[in-house]
Amino acid sequence: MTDDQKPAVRDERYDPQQIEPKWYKRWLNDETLYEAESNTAKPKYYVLEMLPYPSGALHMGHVRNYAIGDALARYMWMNGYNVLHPMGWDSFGLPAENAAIKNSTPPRQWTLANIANMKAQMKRLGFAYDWKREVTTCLPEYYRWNQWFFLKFYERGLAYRKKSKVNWCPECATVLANEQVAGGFCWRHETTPVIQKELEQWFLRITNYADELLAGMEQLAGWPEKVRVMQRNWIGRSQGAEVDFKLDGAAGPYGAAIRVFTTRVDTIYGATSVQLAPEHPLVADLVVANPGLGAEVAAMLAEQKKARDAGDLGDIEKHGVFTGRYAINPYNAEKVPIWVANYILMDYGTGAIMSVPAHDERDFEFAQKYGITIRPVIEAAGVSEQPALPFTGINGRLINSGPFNGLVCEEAIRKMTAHAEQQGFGKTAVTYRLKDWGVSRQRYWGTPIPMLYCARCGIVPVPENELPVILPENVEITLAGASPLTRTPAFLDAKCPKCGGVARRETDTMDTFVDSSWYFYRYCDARNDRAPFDPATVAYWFPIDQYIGGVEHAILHLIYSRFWTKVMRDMGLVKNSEPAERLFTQGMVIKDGAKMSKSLGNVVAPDEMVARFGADSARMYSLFAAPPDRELDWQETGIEGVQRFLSRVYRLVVRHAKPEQAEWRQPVPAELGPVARGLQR
RNA sequence: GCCCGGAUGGCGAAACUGGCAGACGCACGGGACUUAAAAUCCCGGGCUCCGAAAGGAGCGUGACGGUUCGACUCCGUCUCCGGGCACCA
Repeated sequence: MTDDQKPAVRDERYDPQQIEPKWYKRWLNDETLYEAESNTAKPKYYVLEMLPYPSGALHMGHVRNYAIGDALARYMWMNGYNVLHPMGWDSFGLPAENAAIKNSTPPRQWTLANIANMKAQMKRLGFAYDWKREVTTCLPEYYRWNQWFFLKFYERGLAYRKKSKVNWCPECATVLANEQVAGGFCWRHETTPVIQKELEQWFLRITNYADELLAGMEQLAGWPEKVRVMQRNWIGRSQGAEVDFKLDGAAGPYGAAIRVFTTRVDTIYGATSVQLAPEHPLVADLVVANPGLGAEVAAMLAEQKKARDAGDLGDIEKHGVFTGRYAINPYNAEKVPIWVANYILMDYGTGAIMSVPAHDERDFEFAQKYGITIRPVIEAAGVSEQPALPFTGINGRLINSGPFNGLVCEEAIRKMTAHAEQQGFGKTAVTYRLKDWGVSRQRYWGTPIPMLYCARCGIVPVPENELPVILPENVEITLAGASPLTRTPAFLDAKCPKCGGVARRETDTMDTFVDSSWYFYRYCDARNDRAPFDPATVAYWFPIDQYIGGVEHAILHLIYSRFWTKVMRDMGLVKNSEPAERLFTQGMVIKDGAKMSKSLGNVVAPDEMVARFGADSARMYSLFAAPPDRELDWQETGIEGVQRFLSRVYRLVVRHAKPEQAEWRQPVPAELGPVARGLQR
């Protein structure tokens, strides 16, 4: 080989640091590069990644998420689709307030600086977003529509106030997020126990849609089965019966009966006690009559709270206390003792159960511990030997159950429920584990809830034409005390739109899950200042063809989003009943077996990866290192292989771009095998 | 505790319906080419033991048990890891 036939080695070397700066300039400056088209005959494709919280800098989990979406978006473009691939910022939330205190930087300034930084990082990585549709939830242009939706929900009876508990640190005199409670104590005052305080709060009636949310899970074939299962379980529909057990002796102010919910009314002849949640309203009355109970009940509540915050509720042992009172089983007039037990939940069912130890695991454990009678009332069917108690199966026949003896369980449930209805002491009932969505937050950095309190007119919504209710900028953010909004007269003082009198503005702000429940609609028409979006435009793009995000959002974000979509459909704003046709949940990026986090000090910064290996290597590695739906345990060894692969691709292209310099030659079709010929198209 | 996942070589994994476990790739080792390196090409490899070699034997998919002619796959019990549990987002 002579010298001039030799390949030009220098030109063949793949050096991302030589190539990428040129393109980075273009990615940085031209925001129209990846614009979706508006008038086109092409079929549409909406690919969406979950929008990030602007915490300061991208982490590898973001890179993984966006690399998946970016690859798909580019693939669909190349296949001739009109692709919508937008990005935005879930930019309200607690960290901005914490940062404000720590760095004396206003939340807005801190947040916007983080956004600028992370946006530059995204551009440096070459992600193909339509930046003209960027959505920033902390700006009034966006959050005014949160307020507008809130008013619409209120009009439709879907927003209401009720008392609800919050974590309260007496030292800070402030409400704490669950995250700010550590082992039952305030994260700043490690010796101050957190208490539960009741506040009036705003709720959205997601439970109105429980059945539809459940039914939707059967239809969405494009969602991972595990997410559908998790959502189904979260909604937790149970069909059963409510039965009233009369209080033996004088009736207290609560009334004469304890209403229990059960899915197994067929086992009611085996009920040997009634168990109340510690928060059950009747408990307070019983404590008055029997002051010895008070300390026990208070201890139970504290223990429950503590275990819950520590994240190991399993460590609390089931225990309870006999109240000294009895209730009467309406089926057989038997007197059964009333207990208060730490494992009964006030916000599920009626907050009271009938305890049937022979046929329920938890009741069995409890009865054994306290020596409560265990009386079998169901005999397993189709077995030669009766199984050990507790027998929880439904395939059996009733025994020890008076007139219902001999019935199979399913039939007994029907007949016994009908009997209760005839006699007026019970009825069929459906309960859900799903609770209404508490959206009130006693925080500054969120969307102000557009409501007023007038001494004369009561609760009055802010008129639509007065939106947005602007979050004031110059406030002092402190660790202790109530929200700064309660100390800002310019915000607080308002005029009642009904009577013109003095009114006080609501100081609660909205849960940030509100922001992320409908942001993907706003991308379709992001600059609309007359409506959240134009319905026709949304009708073109929706549903989202592919939604991509972390599995940690499998329940809350996705169920709230689905709820919001259904309400919007009922308002006539959208035609679709579900936001996303297909969902992909990528696995977490972990390092050394743990989630990457600042506190563990095992964070790998994408910037460093890009500097060392180039954006393409960093992106390709995060796609290649593990199947996308699995966890990715970050190891640096793999990225070298990716870089070598890219070098080979690069060389191939360079050589064919300069065939006269290459020792390679143009392929001759006749010499190629069928696979290689296929590649030529 | 409850709900949802996961565990297979040095690493990422594959085996889709119960039929040769470890495809494919990464990293690595040996060789060819080169003055040398990079690149490229060829070869190698689950573990242990026997054998100079060709080759052979045993063990092996988190643990224990079961079903089956046959189990990574099905059933039961359990361990460990990750996610969620409604005010982190």
